[in-house]
Amino acid sequence: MSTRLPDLEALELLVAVAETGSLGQAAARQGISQPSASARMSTLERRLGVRLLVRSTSGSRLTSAGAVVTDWARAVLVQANALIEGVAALRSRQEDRLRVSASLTIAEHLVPGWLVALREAAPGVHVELNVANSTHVIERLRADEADLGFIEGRGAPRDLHSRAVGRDRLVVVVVPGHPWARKRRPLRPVELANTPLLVREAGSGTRETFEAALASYGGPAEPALELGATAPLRAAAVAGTAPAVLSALVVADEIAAGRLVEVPSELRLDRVLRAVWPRGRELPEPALHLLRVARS
Amino acid sequence: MSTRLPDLEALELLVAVAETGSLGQAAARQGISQPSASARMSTLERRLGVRLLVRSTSGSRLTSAGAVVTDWARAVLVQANALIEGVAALRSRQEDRLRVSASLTIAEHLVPGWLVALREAAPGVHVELNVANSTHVIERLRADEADLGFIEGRGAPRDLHSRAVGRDRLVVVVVPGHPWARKRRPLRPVELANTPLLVREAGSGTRETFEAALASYGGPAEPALELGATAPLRAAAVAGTAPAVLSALVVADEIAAGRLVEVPSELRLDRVLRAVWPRGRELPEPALHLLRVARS
DNA sequence: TGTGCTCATAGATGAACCCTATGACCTGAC
DNA sequence: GTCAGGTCATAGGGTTCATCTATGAGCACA
Repeated sequence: MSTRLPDLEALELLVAVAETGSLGQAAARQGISQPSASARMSTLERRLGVRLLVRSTSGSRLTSAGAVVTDWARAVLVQANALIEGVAALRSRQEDRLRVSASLTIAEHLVPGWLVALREAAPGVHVELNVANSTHVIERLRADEADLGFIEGRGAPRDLHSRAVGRDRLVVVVVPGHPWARKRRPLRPVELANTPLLVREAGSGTRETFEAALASYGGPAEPALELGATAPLRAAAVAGTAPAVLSALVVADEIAAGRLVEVPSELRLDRVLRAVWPRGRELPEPALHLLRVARS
Repeated sequence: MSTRLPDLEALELLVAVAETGSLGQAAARQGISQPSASARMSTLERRLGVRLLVRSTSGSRLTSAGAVVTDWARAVLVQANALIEGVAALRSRQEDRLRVSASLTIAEHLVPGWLVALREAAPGVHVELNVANSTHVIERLRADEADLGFIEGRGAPRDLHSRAVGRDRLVVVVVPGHPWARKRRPLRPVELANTPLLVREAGSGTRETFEAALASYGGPAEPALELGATAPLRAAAVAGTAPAVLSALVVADEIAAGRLVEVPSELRLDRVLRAVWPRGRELPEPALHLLRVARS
């Protein structure tokens, strides 16, 4: 096992071979020569230790293992393309651009997918993405530093148009060894309000939703730890520092892997994801495209 | 833009830097030298065109853009690891192995995730994965060529134990231009029964569920096209050949991207995903682990 | 003022990749 | 039956690229 991870271009080539049925045509599509494609596929098969193709003089077809691997490769490439599109939006400093400001949770988990879809639907639109928390997103819209914003939370300020584009659910998570992991009945709001928790920083939509929900129960306790990014927060939760309150999107993997357990709670912590934009201005054409993609 | 796609190892390194806070420590974790790590990160930044790290003499921290990119990178690596685990299972021909046979839909979309979780929960278990349609999975169990099977469909034969591990939903999809895409009221079963469709081959769980649901309406019409793999079927659907009946798992991306439209239907096409194993034999220890992971 | 961590640079070695050219093989048409 | 056009594999040559070790510079903390 020389290299553990496969090459993304090799995976892309594999998909191309699957779709064209020929190494040569796949090579042409990828802009490389036919012998290169042949060699690439051979080394991919050697590295994976699995025969992927049945080569013949009338073309190449997938083995049954190859068909499955190709589908897994597609899944990897979907994520990779989302990353590419997202990065392009972070980099873009163009003239005919759509300036988007999105809260962290939305930027991380939803925007890349929208951008991939947007490239199909409206290839001419160039998005410039800024990542901020919900409070800053609103400030940027007011200061005309963004054309369209995406925030989490229950409502939007009066001076902004808003439109729901989805929902998200906050969940309480603990490590499997925590007492709450074995609770039979849902967590009562008072218990939650009296426990130091891992939470996002003030000003974030996640934090606001959480505080609003606990307001009538005496508000949340002093946080055990307060962070401006989700990844270290999630890491702290996995380490067992304290129970954490996070978007279900963020911890889905950890829950699936058994590293975290969701604690049922009586508290309704749903929240609406909203597109927002200034009330005065007309929403520009590219923004309408993105909005349509996001709402679908 | 020399190469369009980033290097997976560079993404892994980025995640390591984010978690260790130091290029040198990240390099050590990846088993490369510190200068190599430094160079890798520089080229990654140059290729993406985005500044990811703030380097200082006391370590390296992520920029705000870097934090977002790191999360996207994690998503890519999750899929890549699923592919790695899946491939390892396809390759494995070991002694202390757990022989799993899964139907195509389950193998493609669920098994890799289970394997990743299983490696965390029970690192000693080696899985050997065979992909077949539901009928063949049952045959393999009876012939003692598999220890544990996963199939779709309403029921399992009497001589097999079975246990639900999830649900799946079959959906009818068409291209956006198709008349059904603009239907106001749900599709009636008779309409479906009289239309040539794109379907999986006989013997697959998808096909059986579909035929059983339409049995009382005169059965399905002659298929427009019948294929043993989902990818070309999906491609045919996107090309507008005919309406297709596929697992929601399979077409989620295409629907999100607007290339396919789900047609509401009166027909209930839900189905249960089941683990199955021979009734006579005791389920071996590794199989119990996998079953637990799959059920969570 | 050291000690120890951080990261960057320099120079050399080596492996990996790609391309062009060519050959062998099958399929289908005439 | 034979020839054209497609398939894929191999060989050889060149270049690029990434890696390593060794070293230097800067900051933190004792």
